Amino acid sequence: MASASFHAPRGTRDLLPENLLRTLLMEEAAREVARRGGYGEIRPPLFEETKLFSRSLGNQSDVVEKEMFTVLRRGEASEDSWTFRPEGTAGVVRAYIEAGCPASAPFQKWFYMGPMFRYERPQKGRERQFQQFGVEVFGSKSPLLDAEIVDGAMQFFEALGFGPELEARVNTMGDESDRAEWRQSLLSYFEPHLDARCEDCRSRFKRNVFRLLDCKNDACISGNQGAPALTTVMGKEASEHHTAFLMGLERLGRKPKIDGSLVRGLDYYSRTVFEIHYPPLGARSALCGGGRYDGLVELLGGPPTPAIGFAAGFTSTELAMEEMGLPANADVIAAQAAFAPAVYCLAIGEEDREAAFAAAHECRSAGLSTAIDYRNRSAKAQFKEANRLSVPFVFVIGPDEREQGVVLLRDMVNGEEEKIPLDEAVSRLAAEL
RNA sequence: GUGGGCAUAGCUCAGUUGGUUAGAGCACCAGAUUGUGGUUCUGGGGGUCGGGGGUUCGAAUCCCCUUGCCCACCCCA
Repeated sequence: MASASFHAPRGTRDLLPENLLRTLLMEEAAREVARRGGYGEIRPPLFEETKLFSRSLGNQSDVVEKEMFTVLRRGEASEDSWTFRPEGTAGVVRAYIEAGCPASAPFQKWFYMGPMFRYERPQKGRERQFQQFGVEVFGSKSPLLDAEIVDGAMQFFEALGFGPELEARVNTMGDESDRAEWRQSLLSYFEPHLDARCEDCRSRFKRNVFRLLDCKNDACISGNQGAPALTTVMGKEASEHHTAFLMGLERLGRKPKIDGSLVRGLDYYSRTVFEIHYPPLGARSALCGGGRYDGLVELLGGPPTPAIGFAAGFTSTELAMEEMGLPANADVIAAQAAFAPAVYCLAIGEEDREAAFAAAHECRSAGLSTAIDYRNRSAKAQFKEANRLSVPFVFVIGPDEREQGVVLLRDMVNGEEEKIPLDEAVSRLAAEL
């Protein structure tokens, strides 16, 4: 608009009070799920050394190659810079190591919530600044933990009102050595057939050969039929882990969809990988992704330490809620009522304002959320304002009330009015609300 | 990075083959009701029609350039 000369940067948006409800609900759900699971909150910095991300995510990953929000420290040396975190895991792992946890208290269950940054073209469900809720657990190889993590992610969405269509898709990537061997066999399998693949696959071939497996192109899908499967090279331990993980999920009453084509883009995953989908959303159904990353702590300078986690994106979750009509109207009204002031201190005339001003202070001291006019508006306008704010009670203060040492307590729902002393009115409402 | 679409009031949008002073609904303000909200009625404020250039007697409308936004692809949350 012509009057607004400044604009929120591309891919960012302002969450104004009236649009914040879903975000608050997601934060509430996240904290509740974390509390149930015994997760402690961690808040690493929003930016880290660039190297931390290039090493953990992999130099070839799209995130590192073209989506980093980087701040140069000196000159133009690309490695000597800071980068706003494109995801949460790397910083959390760094903090885990830096705090000395591996030696002192290797088993940790942490969660985090906050903004992430990726420099990419925004579109529906994708922003340059977006919020994630994530958990990371260090120090256990137990496949039952993998099942707990998937279950926790599911609980997050269920707490928000997602229905039974919610779907956990799981797969295994094997151990690092398995992956290396599998990668080699995939490379040699696909190389002679590259001409038959789509353009995307040809470029994926060099960057991340695993991605050829989940190409949506029909010709490529049939070309994948004879590709070597991970199971042919996967070691015994990783296989047993996967089986135990699936049994654990079954124990929790979860019915995951086993998806052999599920391959996550970041380098650090090993063994269990999973995504939470809400299929009614179609192409944008992925709401959450995660998995095990047993090699990452060591890769970032710590001792070998198994770990697993997930990250849920607020942007896509919010979109999904919107499309599902969540939260329900009744919940919206309840939430609005919870945020609405309890009392409006209304001055009839100019000479009543000081008394209303003091009354508002009394209300607030007693813990009541209180509104008052600061724009010298008429009594009528103040009533309108109180109504607009959904305030349930108004203290009317005019010459009569001041003379009698009372306030006129008006119940805005049923219209009843009563003249009582201010302190009595305050304590009554404070007890009630 | 590649491709497509859209820019008119705070918001959602009308605006005829180019033709007086650019409109509606919602929101906002005031009055009807001099101490009373939600409904209703009346009135009001608010626009460089994204920006720049061109064609024309005349441009929101046609042409060129530019900026911004949205959507899709790659990839991902």
